[in-house]
Amino acid sequence: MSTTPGLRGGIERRGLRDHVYERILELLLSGGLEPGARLGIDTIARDLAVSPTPVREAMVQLERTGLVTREALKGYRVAPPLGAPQLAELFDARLMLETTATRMAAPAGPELLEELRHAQQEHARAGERVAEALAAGRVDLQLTTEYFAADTDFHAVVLHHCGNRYLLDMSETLGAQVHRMRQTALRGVPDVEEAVAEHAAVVEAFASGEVDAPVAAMTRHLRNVRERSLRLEHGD
Amino acid sequence: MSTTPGLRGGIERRGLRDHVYERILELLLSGGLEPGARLGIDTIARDLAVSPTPVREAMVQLERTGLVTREALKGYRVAPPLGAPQLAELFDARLMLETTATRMAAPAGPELLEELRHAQQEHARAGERVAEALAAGRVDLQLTTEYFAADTDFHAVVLHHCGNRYLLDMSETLGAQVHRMRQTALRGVPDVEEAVAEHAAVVEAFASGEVDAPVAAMTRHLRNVRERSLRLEHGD
DNA sequence: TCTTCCCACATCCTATAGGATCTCTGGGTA
DNA sequence: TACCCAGAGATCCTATAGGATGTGGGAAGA
Repeated sequence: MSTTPGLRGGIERRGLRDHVYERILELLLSGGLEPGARLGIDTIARDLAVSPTPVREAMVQLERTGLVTREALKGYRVAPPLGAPQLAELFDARLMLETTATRMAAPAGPELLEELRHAQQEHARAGERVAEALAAGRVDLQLTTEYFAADTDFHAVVLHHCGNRYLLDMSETLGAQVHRMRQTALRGVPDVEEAVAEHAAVVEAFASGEVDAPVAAMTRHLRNVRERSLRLEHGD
Repeated sequence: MSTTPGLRGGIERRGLRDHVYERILELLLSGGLEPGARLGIDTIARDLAVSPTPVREAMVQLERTGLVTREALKGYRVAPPLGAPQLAELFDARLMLETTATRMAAPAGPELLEELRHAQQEHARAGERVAEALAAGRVDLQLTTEYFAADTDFHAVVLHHCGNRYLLDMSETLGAQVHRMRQTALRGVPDVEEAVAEHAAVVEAFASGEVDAPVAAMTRHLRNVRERSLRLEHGD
């Protein structure tokens, strides 16, 4: 059996547990389950038409992300919602990670600028759609989800260009928590206009070629996000 | 039918998954295995006298720490040694984490000061023992391991008092990599005197009650560690 | 009426078996 | 000599079964 040139590699072989992991992760991030709900091994295995073994492996993996909790001999449960102190700590951790990554990524090369502008445009477009729906009196869950995804992508661009894999790993680990925060703390639609404007400021700062400007812009943005979130948290 | 060295003998039948995880982690951190060595599920299960299922779960957990790598349908292997770029990135990540934690922990309360002084004494004592052995011409692996543990404990004290669980988690995740670095990059005995002196400076800075002084001392210490490590890395 | 005990059910945890895949060795051919 | 191929052995992956543990309801006693 000879190998055809051009077809070698490229196909990532994945075990069954990876598919199971993605399915459960998807289910958790969709927010369809209440915190504290039981996640029975056998039940999930039946629903997915697989054996308990790959489900068990996926649950171990999920446990490391903080999305599920495990109690020995009692099974897995959806993790409880984030409390106020955890929320504050999460913001601090993000601030540290992203400002450091910004400092490392500056001054920006043409590739970073290109991706950043693209992500910024996508974010702005998603923001417009949310604003339109909001003006029409609708609160579209689908659009809100896409908006949050665009926001996450924008920040991910910087992390991907900081040149440090450990920072990227940490950011992705925190990502699940951030997502959880948005589900619990921010029930309504966020402050689209401010966020878009601040993202644009970050892009401009990167484009200026300076080193300190992007860090300052990103710091300002994250601090503002924290302020607005906590204000929304306290009361309406 | 080969057996993995260091894994002979059974294990207690209570809390199997966690026990298996600890045993394998211990084995990996002891440095008894070469990077790239195969970690067969069935082999380990036989050596530990358990079934493959808990071993499999432990391996998933270990995969998240970066100590082992997995290839679908091909099994697990001991992670390859850290290259020069990963080493540099690791130092940067540590610098970010620990300086931020120091800033959050300052000014120090009496509890932090107490623990810090205790850890510093332990570190100094371990350093003396290493220096004595070195003067006698011996390079005691046991003493060196204890010295590194004391060093890790010292830094862990600050992380435990920074008041941010996410920073602590990140630090513990990086801990495994740091340990790996010491095994690969620092074959010989480190610079005991400088490290002890710099730790003492950190303690003093915390004791001064100022806010900026501890951050400066910690930054200086970590930068020096990096310098010395890279110098030791380049040539003898 | 409240507390305590006991038993049946559900679930988790572990062990064993079988199918699928990879690796390696040996022989054949250009 | 170098390359290709085939088959056996070992290993991984998944499925199924049985033992161990936690949970909830009902009955007996104070």
